[in-house]
Amino acid sequence: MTELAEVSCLCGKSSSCVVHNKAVCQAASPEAMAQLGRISHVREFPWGSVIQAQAEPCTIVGNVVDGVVKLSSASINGDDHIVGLLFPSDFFGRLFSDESRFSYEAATDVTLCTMNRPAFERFLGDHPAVEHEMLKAKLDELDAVREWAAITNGHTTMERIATLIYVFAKRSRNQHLNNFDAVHPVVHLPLSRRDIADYLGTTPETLSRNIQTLSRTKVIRILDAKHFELLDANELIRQSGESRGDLDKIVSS
Amino acid sequence: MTELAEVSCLCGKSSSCVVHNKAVCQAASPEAMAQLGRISHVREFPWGSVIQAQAEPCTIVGNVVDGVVKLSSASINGDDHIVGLLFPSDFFGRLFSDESRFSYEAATDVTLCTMNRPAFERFLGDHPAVEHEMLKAKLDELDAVREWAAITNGHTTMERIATLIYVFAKRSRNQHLNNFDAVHPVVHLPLSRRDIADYLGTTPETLSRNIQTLSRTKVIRILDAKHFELLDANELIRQSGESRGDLDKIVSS
DNA sequence: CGCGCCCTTGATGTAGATCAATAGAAGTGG
DNA sequence: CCACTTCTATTGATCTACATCAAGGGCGCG
Repeated sequence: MTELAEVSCLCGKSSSCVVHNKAVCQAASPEAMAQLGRISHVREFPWGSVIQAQAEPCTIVGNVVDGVVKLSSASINGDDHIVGLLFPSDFFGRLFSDESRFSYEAATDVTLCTMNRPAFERFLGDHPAVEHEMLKAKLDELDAVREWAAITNGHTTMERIATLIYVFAKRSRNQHLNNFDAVHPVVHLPLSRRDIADYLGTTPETLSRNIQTLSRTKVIRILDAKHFELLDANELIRQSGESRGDLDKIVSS
Repeated sequence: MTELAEVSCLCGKSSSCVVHNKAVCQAASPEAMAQLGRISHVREFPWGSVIQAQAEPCTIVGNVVDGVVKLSSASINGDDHIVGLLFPSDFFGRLFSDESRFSYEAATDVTLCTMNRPAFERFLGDHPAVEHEMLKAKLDELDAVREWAAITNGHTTMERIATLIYVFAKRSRNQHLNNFDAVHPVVHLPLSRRDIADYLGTTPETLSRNIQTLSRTKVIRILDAKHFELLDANELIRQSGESRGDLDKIVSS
């Protein structure tokens, strides 16, 4: 499943720490990292498994090492919607709350670095500098979520799809699976059409039609359902209805 | 403009502190409150004025004392969308960032308790307990924003409108303008139709039609464009497509 | 080989946007 | 205080993007 030779986590367990938790690693001293090492465990979750159910007591937090975790909310009438996607290096779990308002599910096979929530909360209490970084990370996340909300609200389906493909393209680059700046970078969509459609507030059918349109207009070339070659990045950006700068802000959530 | 005899703010300037900032007041010691008092100022902003422009250096933070502040994002093609509303006791401003990704505008005449951002950041650095409360508040806010995103995404316009009216009804109660539990509480919508429509991702026309439908079906009675009598709260909740519990979570953002 | 699961493509229906007009409300100046 | 402009809210008529319903088609897996 994983393209990484070694998994790693915010605890610094792996000597070649490919995945850092941005929030935590910046501020943690060597001793602090060692302490984290003692309370954290790397765990694998197969596709579709529930990491944390909605409205259940939440006991674990941590960060994504590999794969994609979807954050979703089920309303009373049964229809649930994806409200967020977590990629490697993203923090997951709900700190300082006994129950999670959302469910965390493995959208692909995932590798997580998990920690006992109360233990990590105690750790934060002992290390205000780390808690400070956590606050900054959450403020950035808040901006990114609002930015995304603005996109899903006011834009057409095509604009949303173009935006998401751009985000995936950049994410792929971050994971060094290919070079975004290459002539024709390959974009990998790790999720099912249903999940993507759900995240975008549309249907698999409309999503499919729009992807085919992008293919017909030579913006992308479809390799298979989950891999596209990005032929015309500028046109993709134009289709998204956002400036490149704004798009990049969403990625660096 | 204000129904409150005395304005007050997180600094505790007013002896009868009606409005507290939930995040800050909980954890601040008396000395800390005094220190806040020294760096904060109550300021009034007329309707429509820009408190903090998008992409401008952000210098002030604080909390809303009276009125409603809208948080909006303008995209490249000119259409801007409201991504959040701030009510009395809500914190505004972007901490730990030199520029704001959103603009803060007075949606009504507003009274704010403002502070110099760097000064408040220094204050937080000196008082980890307060910063801890700020983190918890932001985590709650993150959940609320995601919850709202799920609503605007997957639900019909009527469901969104019913949800928002419910939120305003509860907010009104919080401000003691009326009693939500009264037989027929009066709901006050302080915003223009355009702003509400924008926040809900719809148009003033459809908003108006749906409000008239709610009136025809005796869920509300329209007093004037900005004041409704809530005749059937249960039906309103049913129309929202959410459980009452979920709705209440949105309000206590 | 055949069953089941996604993805795609087609045909049809509809919620809500858009266009257009009117009616109030609120402010402005004489 | 009354014309006059201006802005917002409502109502009506039409149009369209997208959901929904309904088949196929490709691919993996037992």
